[in-house]
Amino acid sequence: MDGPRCESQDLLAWFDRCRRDLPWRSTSDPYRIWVSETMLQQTQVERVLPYYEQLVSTFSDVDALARAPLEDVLAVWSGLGYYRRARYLHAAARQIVARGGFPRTMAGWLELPGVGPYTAGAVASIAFGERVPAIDGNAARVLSRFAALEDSPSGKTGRRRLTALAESLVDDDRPGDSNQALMELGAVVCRPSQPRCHECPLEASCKGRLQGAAEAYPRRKPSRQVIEERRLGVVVRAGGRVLLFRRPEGASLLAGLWEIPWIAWCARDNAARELRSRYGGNWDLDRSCGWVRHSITHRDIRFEVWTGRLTSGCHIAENPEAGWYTETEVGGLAVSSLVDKVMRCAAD
DNA sequence: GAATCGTGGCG
DNA sequence: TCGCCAAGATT
Repeated sequence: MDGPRCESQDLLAWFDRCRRDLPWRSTSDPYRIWVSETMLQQTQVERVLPYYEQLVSTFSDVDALARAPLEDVLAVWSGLGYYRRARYLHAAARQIVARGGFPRTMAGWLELPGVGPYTAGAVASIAFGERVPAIDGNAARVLSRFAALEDSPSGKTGRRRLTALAESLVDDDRPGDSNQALMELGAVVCRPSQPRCHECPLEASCKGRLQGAAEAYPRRKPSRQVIEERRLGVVVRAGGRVLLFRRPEGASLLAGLWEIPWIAWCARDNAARELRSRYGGNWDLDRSCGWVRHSITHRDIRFEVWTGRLTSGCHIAENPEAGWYTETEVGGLAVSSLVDKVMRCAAD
């Protein structure tokens, strides 16, 4: 006896035996499952865990989340990355409350902001038992290796073939578990590098394995070149507080988050003028503070941090986007981890 | 379809 | 150090 049904049962049996005990697996609450799936977008389980606990304990249900100010949600999200997810989560919570409850189908979930094919399929199958696939990076890798798919999962053809294969494997009685089994297998056994094929319930029929080249899948396309940017940042202290500015809500990058003042490195010779044009106020910098003190590399941004204070008579605090915070308060704000790094570094 | 959005871990 | 990657969605 062979075929998709048999493999699907092998997979489920393996999942029942080996599944990790995760907080969102011990609940049937759609709210918690939705929150976890949103946080898990492009983010590994281990990193999500503390943020998940913090969010669901701060906002115990969708009503609490919908009532909360966006700023509070961003503060909880602070450090997790992809902050757009927090905004969409918050907006979707308000839509859910407005429509009187959670959607019960994948199609319904797809109408919510921040919910794409994966998240919609995951929530619909796990929380509501709908027989739809949920294809994340793990599932895509497992299936690509299993069927030795030659098309890249990001392409149209590859996506279509993956979806067809995943649909054929969704268990009629336990759709949520069979989806999670595929993802779990990819995370724990069918890993990106050095897959543990000898522990895999699908080993015997895996085409990639039979070719002796499981790691060659999924096929991927060449990546782009990274260009490094260099910036001059300023940590301004006064009376035990540090000056931060909030980025515009419409910014494409880190929108609405707090950051230290900075300018392009090439404009450092006119630092005071550049800072004035960007943030307003008076930026006559105290000469006694010296020049560059620290250097931090973060992704493709190199930050040269200049620590100091402003001369008296500056009017920066009149800028509505400006705020003075103590070092400990910064930790509770919606800041990126870059700011976190800079503050720690500049505190030495 | 390609680029973009954060961050941390890994070999 | 560097490239890749990790439970994707949006424009």
